[in-house]
Order: sequence, then C-alpha cells, then structure tokens
Amino acid sequence: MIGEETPAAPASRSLVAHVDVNSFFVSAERAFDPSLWGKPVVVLSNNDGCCIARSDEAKALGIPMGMPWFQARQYGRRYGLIARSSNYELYGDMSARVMELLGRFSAWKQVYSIDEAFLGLRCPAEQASMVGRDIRQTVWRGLGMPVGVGIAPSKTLAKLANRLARRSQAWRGVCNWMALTARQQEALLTSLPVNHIWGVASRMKRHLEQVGITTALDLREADPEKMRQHFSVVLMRTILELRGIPAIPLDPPQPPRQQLIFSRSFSTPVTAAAQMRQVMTVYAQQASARLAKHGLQAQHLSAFAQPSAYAGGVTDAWANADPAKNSFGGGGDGGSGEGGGWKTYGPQAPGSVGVRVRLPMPTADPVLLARAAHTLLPRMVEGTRYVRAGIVLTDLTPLGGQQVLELFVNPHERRGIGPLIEQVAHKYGHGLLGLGEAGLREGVVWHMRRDHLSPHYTTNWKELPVVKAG
DNA sequence: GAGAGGTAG
DNA sequence: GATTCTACCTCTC
Repeated sequence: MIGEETPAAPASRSLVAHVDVNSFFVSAERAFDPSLWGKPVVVLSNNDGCCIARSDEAKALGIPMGMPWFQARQYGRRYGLIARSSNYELYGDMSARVMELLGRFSAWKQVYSIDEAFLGLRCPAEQASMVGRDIRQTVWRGLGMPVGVGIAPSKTLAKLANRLARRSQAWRGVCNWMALTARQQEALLTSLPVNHIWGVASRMKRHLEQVGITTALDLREADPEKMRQHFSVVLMRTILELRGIPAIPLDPPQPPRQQLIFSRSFSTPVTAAAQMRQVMTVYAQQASARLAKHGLQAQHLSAFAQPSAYAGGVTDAWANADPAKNSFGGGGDGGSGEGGGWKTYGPQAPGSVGVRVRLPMPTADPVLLARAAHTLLPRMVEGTRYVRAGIVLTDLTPLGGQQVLELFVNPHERRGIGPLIEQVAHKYGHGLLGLGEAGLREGVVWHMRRDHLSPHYTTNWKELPVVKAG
C-alpha cells in the first residue's frame, strides 16, 4: 500500500509525533486488572455521575460519552458492562509514567493533556514509522497500555494521522503521514469532514459550509490569507498546517516552576493568631491543590503576613522585588535550621512577618503544608492589623519523580486527603470541606461517592497488585 | 482587563 | 432522581 509514487514532501524537515493512550482511563484500569480486557468498561465521573471514558467494547454497546450511570447501568446487567469510579491518583501517576517513557524518544516533548503528547522528531521521514512503532512497543511493554502514534510535519497533521492510525486496523497503531503518496493523502482528506480537523468544531463547520468548504481537502486548498480575514488566524494556521507547514509550534520544554505563591488581601484586617491560623490552613489547602494540579511537590514553605501599608505603595512589590534588599531575618522557627531566611523576596512593609520551613520531605499534602504554615503564628506581633498574607512554596519537584519509602510517606498522603478535598471542592464548591478549622464552616461534611473505586495500585503501597508466579 | 465566543479533552 | 467541567486562545470593547 505504501507509495509507488514519490513521497509528498521532502524528507529532511523535522517531524512531529502525536502520541495518545487509547481510552486512557480505561486502559489505566486495565493495566492493573487484566480481567477487564475484552470487556465493555466505563469509567465514571466524580460522584459516579456519568461515563467519561469507554472501552471500545462499551462504545460498541452504544454508550455515548457523558451518559449518566443510572442509564448505563442497565447494560451492566444485560451485557456485563463494568464500571469503575474515576481514580485520578492512578491516572495521574500512569500519565507521568507514560510521559517519562515518551521523553526517551525526544527531548522536545510537549505534554498536551493527561494522555497525549507531541514529540519533535529529527529523523528522515522513512525512519519515522520505525520510531513510531518503537514508541508504541515501549509503552506497551513498560506499562501495558496501548498508544496510537501519528507522525507528520505539523501538529494538526500528526493528530490527523493519529486518528487514522486508530480508525483503521491496517495501520496497527502507527501512521506516518509522510509515508503516504500525495494521492493517498488527498483521498484521505477528501473523506474527512472538515470538523474532524483539530481546531475546527461545529460552529466553524457551519460557517465553512456557507463558503462551500465541507472536507479537510477543501480547507487545505482554501486561500490562507482570505480565510484569515473572513474567519480567524486560528483557521489560517490550520490551513497551513494541513499543507504540512508548521504554524502551531511545539511549546519549548519548560523549566519546572521554581515557586508557587498563594497570597490574598483580607477584606478585614486580622489581628488574632487564631484567625491567622485559619487563614493559613485555607491557604495551605489552596496551595496544595495547585501543586497537585501541576503534579508537583514542594520542599520548602514560606509563610508571611503584612500589616496595613502605611508605608504606602509597597504592597505589591512582592514578586518582583530585588532579592538583595532583603529585610527579613533568619529562618523560621519551625524550620529545619537550614537558615536561609527570605532569600527570594524583597523589601516589605514595616512590620511584615515571615517564616521559612524546610518540609521533612517533598510534599503536596495539605496537612503537612498547613502545619508548616502555622509556624508563622508565633511571629505575629500583638496588636498589629494584618491585611495580607500568603504562602510561598519553593524547590518544586515533579510528583512521583522519586520513590519514597513507606516509612516516609505520611498517613495523610496515603489516604489521599489532598485530592479528596480537591474533588469535593470541585463538586460542591470551595470551603465546604476542609482541614481542621478551615472545614466544617457549613456544618456539613460531604463525601464523594466512589462505589466502584479501583485500588491506588501505583500510589499506595498497601494497594500494590500482587503477582503470583508459578 | 474583562467578557464573549469558540474549542479541546 | 440523576446529565463532566476546566483550560486556553483570540477577538472585541
């Protein structure tokens, strides 16, 4: 099937591989429960509300994305449909593992979503298919999850190729756009409705119909400049991308975030330590949530409080102040004795107080972070009216980057309290559930319904799967 | 700089 | 009885 004609474009340009895990959530569940293979499986949203991921078998039963579980469950009885509550600890961890493996194939990696990444490839177009197969095999052998790979000169075409790879068995999971003849490419683009192109959805489809564009090929042949004027630069880029001209660059590999700041001004000044304690607890939870969202852990926590700024105008100098003009003294009293003080932050309004704490281990756990933040309280000056406070997390490292021995994993982390609070907040709004005095403000404790939860195979030693040999 | 419109996953 | 939800981009005002 592969080209008796010459390839459609020169072989020397750089290529993009788009890799994604098939039915990622389901595949993550299957990786640890092989009994799920070949069966219709769905993963449910928070609170077991509706289906957010479906295996091919479940799709074949006609279960649409987002179908409420109360409707889907009848398939359970009739067709053996299996449901799993979403287990984001597991998915996040599996995702990190996939991305780590993909990183071996290119330093030029853009993690696009929990289950997708773009990789820049610098190899001759003829070799790219082999690389694609290697990627697929590596992830399968390493993690037991199937991935599809699309390879092309642009992101849009790479996504398109990935789609082809998945749709048609003939590709066996890997489609190299450059291995197709120009004629084959045109045939494929003709059969592809324009709204199946990345970045073109139903609205744009309707607009394009009015100017006679219905297929991917129609769009590719449209005049880029005219389309930019009529529609948008986004659409113009898509046209260029369809022509194999990269117009949506790969994000350059980003240096990991150095710090995460959570700070707010108060509506009314805080003077009492008890109140500040509550503020710090809430801020620690917020900061923890943000850390978790970015898959990070912190090694150091700093906490500060500022009194009302009669030293007018200094209040917002916080983030971009000159580190050399540091007005804070030594390290925090709850810290490790590492000293250091406020090296990263600059001049403050007179009366500001701060601490820096080295955490016993890199963590995103709200309980540990709150405990560390509370070391600010003894620093407060009696009678001072504080109008602003915050938490700064530094020395951030990727979550799960290194193995942590069971001895050092604190019990809150094991129970996944951080993610739980986040999920509840997500569902019912922030402030309903919290730690200690940050919680119970409404007098109601909600707990998420997760009746079909799989074990935390990779993030909880107690739930490690057991392999029996022999 | 906020808000609308659009899109992706 | 119930029905994901957020991030991000561009364009406009």
